[in-house]
Formats: sequence, C-alpha cells, structure tokens
Amino acid sequence: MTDDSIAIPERKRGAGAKIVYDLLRDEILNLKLAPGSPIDEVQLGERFSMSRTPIREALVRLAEEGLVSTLPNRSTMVAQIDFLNLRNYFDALSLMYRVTTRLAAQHHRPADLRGIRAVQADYATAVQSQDALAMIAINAAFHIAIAEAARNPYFTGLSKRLLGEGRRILRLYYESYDDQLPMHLVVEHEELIQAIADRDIEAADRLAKAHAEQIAQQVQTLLTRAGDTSIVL
Amino acid sequence: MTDDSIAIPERKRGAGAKIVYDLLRDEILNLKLAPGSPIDEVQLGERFSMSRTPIREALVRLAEEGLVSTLPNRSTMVAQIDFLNLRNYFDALSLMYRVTTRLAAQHHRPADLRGIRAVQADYATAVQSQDALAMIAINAAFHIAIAEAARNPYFTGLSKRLLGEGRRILRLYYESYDDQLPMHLVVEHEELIQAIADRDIEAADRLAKAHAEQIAQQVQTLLTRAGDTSIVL
DNA sequence: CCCGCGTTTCTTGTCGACAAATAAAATGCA
DNA sequence: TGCATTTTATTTGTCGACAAGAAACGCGGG
Repeated sequence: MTDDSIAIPERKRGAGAKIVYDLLRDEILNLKLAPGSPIDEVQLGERFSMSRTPIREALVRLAEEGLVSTLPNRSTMVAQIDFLNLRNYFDALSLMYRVTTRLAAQHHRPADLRGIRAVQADYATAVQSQDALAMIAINAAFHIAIAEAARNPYFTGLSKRLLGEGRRILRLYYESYDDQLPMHLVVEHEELIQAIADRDIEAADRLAKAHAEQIAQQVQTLLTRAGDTSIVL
Repeated sequence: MTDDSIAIPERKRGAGAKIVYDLLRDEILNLKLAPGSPIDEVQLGERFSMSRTPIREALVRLAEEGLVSTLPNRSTMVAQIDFLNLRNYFDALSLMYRVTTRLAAQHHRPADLRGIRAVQADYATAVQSQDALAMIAINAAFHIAIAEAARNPYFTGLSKRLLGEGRRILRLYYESYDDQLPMHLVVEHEELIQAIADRDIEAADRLAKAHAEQIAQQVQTLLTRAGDTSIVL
C-alpha cells in the first residue's frame, strides 16, 4: 500500500493544510479510506512531502467536522458510520432539505437559479453515464447550491455537514446495487427546481420532504434486507 | 493590558489545546474580547506559558466554529457579530428551539428531566441575583440540556453553535438595559419543562417558537431603537 | 507637500527534534 | 504453560527556530 502518487512538487505558503484537508475529506467521503482505518500522521507527512504540522491542522479540522475521531494520545482514525442512529441522520437531513428548499423558493435570485440548473445539468449527465461516484458528489453540490440560495449560513452549514456524511451512506447504498442509478432521481430534482423557480413554498416543502423520505426509506430497506440475508438458514 | 493571571503551573499532556480553547471561547462569548480584536499567537503563548503549537490548534478549532476569522498569512481576529443578518440567526434559533424541544418531549428519559431541572434551578438563582453573565451562560446550558434530551447529535451540534453566538448577542442586549433580568424568562423556561415532562409535543413546539420569537422581537426593537437614537435631530 | 519604491519589522506558516504516553514485546516467576 | 511485570517501540503532543508574506516605515523624486 505504498501508493506515493504525489503530484505537488511545490506549493504556496498558506495552502498546505487545505490541500491535505480537501484530499483527505474526499478520500473519506468516497470510502477510499474505510471507516475505522487508522491515520498515521508521519505517513501522511511522507506522502504529501510536508511536515506534520499542516497535516495535524487538517486532521483537527476534520475532527471538528466529525469525519475523523481522535482518541487522546492515541492514533486518530476515520470516523465510523453510525448505522444505529441513522434515523437521526435522516430526520436532520429531511428538515434541512425542507427548510433550505423553502427558503430558496422565497429568497432565490436569478443567478442562484442559473447556478442550480448548471449543477443539475452535470447531475443528469452523471446519472445517464451511470457514474455513481460523480453522481453522489454532484448530488451534494446540488442541495448545497439550493442551501446557498436560501441565504442562511447556519442552515447552509448544517446542510453541508449532513450532505458530506450522506456521500458515504449513498456510496454504500449504490455500491450494493452495482452502482445502478435510476432516472427518477433526476426527475425529482427537476421538480424541486420548478417549485423554487415558481416560488411555490408549499410545493417546495412537500417535494423536499418527499425527496428526503424516499431516500431514507430506500436506505432503510437496504439495511433491513442486509440484516435478513446475513442470517443464513 | 499585561494581565498575566496564569494559574496553570503544570498541565497534563493532551490538555494544552483544550485549556486555551475553553478559555478563549469563554472570553469571546462573554465579550471580554471585543469582536474584531486581533489575536496574537505569541502573546497568548506567553500568557499561557506554552508553545504556539497548542494555541494554534485552539485557534483552528475556534475558526472552524466561526468564533474567530483568520485571513491567510495575516493575523486572526475575533469574529464580528453580523447584525445585518440577525434575521437569519433567529430563524435558525427558532427552528432549533422548536425541533429540540419537540424531540425532547418525545424521547426524554427521567435522568434527562432531572438534569434539565437542575440547570433550571441554577438559572432561577442567576436571574434572582441579577447576574447577567451567569444567566446568559446558564441559559445556553439549559437549551443544550434540552437538545441532549432530544438525542439527535446533528440538532445538538447546531444548537450549541447558535447558543454560543447567542451568548454574545444576549450580552449586548442586557448590557444595554443595565443587566436587568426580568422574571418572565424563568416562567417561560418552567413552561417548556412542563410541556416536555407531559410529553405534550404540540405545546412544546408552540412554547419553543414563542420563546424564540419573543427574544428575537426584543433584540430587534433594541436594534431599531438604537438606530433611531443614533439619528440626532 | 504628496506619491512611489525599497527596506525593515513583525507575524504567521512550516520544519525538525525531543519527551511523554500508550501499546506491544519480552522477560521472569509460579 | 500461563500470568504479571518490565522493557522496548511506536506515535502523539509540545517545543524552539527559521523563512516567507504582509504591513509599517523611511527615503528620494516629482
């Protein structure tokens, strides 16, 4: 596992921590780093060819975000996905979907709508080409774009956090279906956009809630089914 | 301003950053450090008699929490209070009050209720003795206790963040009234507790919403009045 | 007197090294 | 052989030092 694919011969001054943070975050959210994997600071230092200080800063940021958990005086590791409390996750996601879509319908400006539609175009492309990894990332970007249009940084912050976690959950979900992506995902997003564009707050709330609960139910059924098959008769 | 009141002759190994984080956070939230004040790392290092490394970690955590803002390659400073977007703040606070109180009414256990009532006792004492600083801190602890009883870490996280910010806003608010604390605050909290204890979800939602909007309106009127008086005729 | 430019200083970002804390290995004893 | 204890080893937390950027200062020209 000595994959030293370093492509950063030299970097600017204040950028060290951000590089490590972004890349580690992406690897965690794409499950390239399995939950529970130990993270060695000095090893990362060699990989990025930099000192432990900026890496430590990146890890602190990730820990604050809940993506890595760190025991005192002991090695930090990739945070695990809490399948037992998945209900809490979807409760929060549903509420954020609803409130951000509602507020976006109220407060969006033309530029916001253009941005959302641009992301949606990429989303449709990813679904059509059955690129699950890209679809999941763009899905998060789509809802973040809506949250930005809602113009409430507190809701945007929680939405970003939830959508980050969601990338890992969705990755597991579609992996179990051989990364088959149904087209109704695109349709539901289109409906959300339409409600926002029409400034139809009622529809925005209803569609957002349905969108969240549909995903919740799908994941839930997957988990129960996985539990069933694990009991071999 | 060379107040070197250091009371930590020796400390345990992994505790350095946490000490600085907790104390700085408290000083920021109590407005002991004014918004916009520059924060010098080496100065803090002398004050706590430790190296810049743990202080840097504390600052990164505070930055992630939004309590300090850091320009690249430039001094970090205490985050400003965004009075223009105060509406956003109270929107988020109202929603979190409502959802956490609702969920607390659903999911609380006897131990939770005991904890909430214990905090409320301290709260009543602080209000009676007209200790604004203590009241504000305990008010945050009160709603955090409710959020813990709601048992959804995502909502608890956002609530903590909002209540932190709220400490600064409330500090400004009661400062402008010579720290006079009305007793109806205590009554409203008692009503919230009663609704939770009765598991009356409807009442919990209604009371929490009213509680939030009452505070929002008070602060709003203060701001408009301050705006008025600033225009001298 | 004001403005542009080089210099200085001050603060941050980064580095390598050392010490404490914990886990793993090795040793001794029953 | 099995268990307790000591020793080693690995990894983190902390430190002091150095260099890069940016602001402050000073100087010369218009």
